[in-house]
Amino acid sequence: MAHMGRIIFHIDMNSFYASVEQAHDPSLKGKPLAIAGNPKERRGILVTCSYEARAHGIYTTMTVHEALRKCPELLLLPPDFPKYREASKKMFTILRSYTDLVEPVSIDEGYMDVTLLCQEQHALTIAKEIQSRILQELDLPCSIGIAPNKFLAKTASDMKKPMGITVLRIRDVAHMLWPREVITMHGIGASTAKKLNAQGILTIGDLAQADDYKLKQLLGKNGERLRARANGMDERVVDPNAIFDTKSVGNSTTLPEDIADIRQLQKVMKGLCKKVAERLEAKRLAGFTVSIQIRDANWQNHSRSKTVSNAMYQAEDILAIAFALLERHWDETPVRLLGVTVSNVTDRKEYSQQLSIFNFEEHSKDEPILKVVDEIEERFGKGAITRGVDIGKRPSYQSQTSFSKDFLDDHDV
DNA sequence: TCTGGGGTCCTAGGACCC
DNA sequence: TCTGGGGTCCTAGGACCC
Repeated sequence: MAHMGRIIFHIDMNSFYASVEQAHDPSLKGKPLAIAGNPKERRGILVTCSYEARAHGIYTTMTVHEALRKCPELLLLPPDFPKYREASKKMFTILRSYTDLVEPVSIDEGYMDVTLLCQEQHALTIAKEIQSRILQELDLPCSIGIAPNKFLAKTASDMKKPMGITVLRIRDVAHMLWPREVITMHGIGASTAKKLNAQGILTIGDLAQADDYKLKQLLGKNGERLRARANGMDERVVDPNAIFDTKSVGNSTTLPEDIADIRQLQKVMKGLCKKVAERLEAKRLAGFTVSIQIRDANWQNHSRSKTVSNAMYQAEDILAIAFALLERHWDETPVRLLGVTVSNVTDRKEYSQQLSIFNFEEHSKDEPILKVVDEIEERFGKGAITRGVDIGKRPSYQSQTSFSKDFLDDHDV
């Protein structure tokens, strides 16, 4: 019951990647350290940096180049995601030892609903124990926000870093939140802040008291929501299963240099599709929509997508659509970034089960097989059968050849 | 501030159906 | 016959977050 007076924790790991590296290699402790996509590339940016680095004026999203200029002794490491995932798992295991109501939000943060636990123990006592266990057992620092809802908990965990614990109650909202500028609020970025400021809405307090109709005109649905948040209201529940329903799987890359050669772009595209297919495979997912992203030399973003009638998960299938989209829509301006995303995803097991409804044995001899064929095509698209749709086992057809020109034309890619 | 890569959610217009 | 409204899906783009 969302409205019943909950106690929510937001656990936020402090400069997570850098802290994990320091925990693994204590010689890195106390030193300015940053994690950068590819330290050697000029285009690389810092993904995370240690607090020692921050003391030198280094911050996340800064370019490697700029960071080294500011702090020549800065240590740079490439990200080691398997290592971070491992640490993340252990961290969440600690959280789940308190309650099942744990919702991971990303690799390094999550919510807990500790309402029930707090009938036995003080929230602050639990938070302190969690924080010290994560530090003792994993050698990792974190901050914890304690509040009656997700928004306030998230805001609270941000207030004291590193190793802070902050309680934010409804009655604190007016004096702790309202004086702050709107841009500091979660959910408000540069664009929304600009719009609000233009209307004379400068602080979170201004937003909290702004006219509902005016906000709706300005920001749509989001306006109402932001106003509610500014008043400390947020009904979202902690959902432990949220991470299981993935909406899309994508892969993109900024090219070493802007590319205007279709051959080279296709080569890159192939790699991206393979990666996407691998990740779909790992998650046992398939998707109905393929989109490509193109960022040109002027930082203009473009996307094109195509939805087809049977879910795909193999690199070849994704590639066929991605190629067609690229061919049809690319205007030959040099490309800076190329991306491929499969969305509209569905669990592949469920999908196979749905398909296995069509059990040919069950159809009696006098029922024409063609009728069954029609049924399948109606549900999964023309050509579903000849192309070998997934009926619990992998399609038997081989790549490229199965995507005739006809298929692409049929589907108006 | 010359900027990476992973995502999510929202919006607005058009197509299509009833 | 030139006239309605609602619902859903698809597409492209924007905003935001870590």
